[in-house]
Amino acid sequence: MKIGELARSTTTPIETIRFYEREGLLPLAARTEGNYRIYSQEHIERLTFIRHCRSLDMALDEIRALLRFKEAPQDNCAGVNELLDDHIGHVAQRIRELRGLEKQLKLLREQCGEANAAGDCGILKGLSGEMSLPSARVPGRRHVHGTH
Amino acid sequence: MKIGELARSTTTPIETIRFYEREGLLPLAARTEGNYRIYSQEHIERLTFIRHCRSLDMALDEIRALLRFKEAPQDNCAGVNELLDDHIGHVAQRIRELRGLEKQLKLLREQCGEANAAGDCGILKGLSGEMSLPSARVPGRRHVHGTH
DNA sequence: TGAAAACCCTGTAGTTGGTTTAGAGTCAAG
DNA sequence: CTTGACTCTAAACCAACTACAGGGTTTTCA
Repeated sequence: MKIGELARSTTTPIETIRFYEREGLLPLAARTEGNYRIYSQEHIERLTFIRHCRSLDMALDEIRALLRFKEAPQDNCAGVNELLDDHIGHVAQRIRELRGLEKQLKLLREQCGEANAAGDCGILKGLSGEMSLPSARVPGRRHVHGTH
Repeated sequence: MKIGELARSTTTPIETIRFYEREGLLPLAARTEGNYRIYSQEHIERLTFIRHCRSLDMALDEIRALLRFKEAPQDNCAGVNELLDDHIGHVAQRIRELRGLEKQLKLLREQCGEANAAGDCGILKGLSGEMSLPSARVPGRRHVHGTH
């Protein structure tokens, strides 16, 4: 099958497939005479695996690690468990952070019930630091992303 | 004061200050003879505002909008309220998504209690789609980021 | 006085996981 | 034989920084 069919049967954009190939997540595909990539059932399976992992918000590096385990089926899978536990930890951590954020945002929102002149807006005042909001971290490097 | 002091007094990396200047969040600073940027109390306040917003995970575009409100203190602040409500909505949405993710990851984790040969690992099987995990979306463009 | 240390400058590239665009080639149908 | 659908590569773009490289300036202190 050609790339379009692989794309349809895994609901993956074509460009993303080529991107995964560049990233080494998918092996280099064989080519037709006209230089079109050709794929087999195995590619569908591998791509399905990758997409499933991505839908669980795993990083490409984590997926690469899992693919290595898949390729060495005789090895012990303890590393898989560990990777997953770590990932669950990151997600849980990000949830805690976002809940803290949500709380602060709602607190801030209460500072301006109705529309005022901006000069009197409690929200803008709060953000200026005139109001003492509970401490909020400035984001550092984090595993689970921000809000945008 | 020079950039280092501004950085210290707002706990912002120097490069980030220069980045904000390039992005138009901070006005172009005056310069000394030796071409060093010089800042005043107003810059501290503006940067504090920006950092406070960022600590609440607002996008730079959202911050730009809020800064415009600050600069027009006679205008009505309804837009500020709306922006904040939207942002709170995004954060809440992301929390819901991450909770769904967490649930699925824990379900997946249960598929492999103890270390096995990778070929028999329930986690890898689950990710291959041999197991029916409840549907998980593949991430699209989202306002609040992923886990990495 | 002079030299080292600390500070600052610009400009560029890298990060993540793709998406978008440009410009061109290939293939099947009518 | 031409149109349209499909595919190709390479490069730029997104957010919000971070990290150099390769300089110049200022301060310190012996």
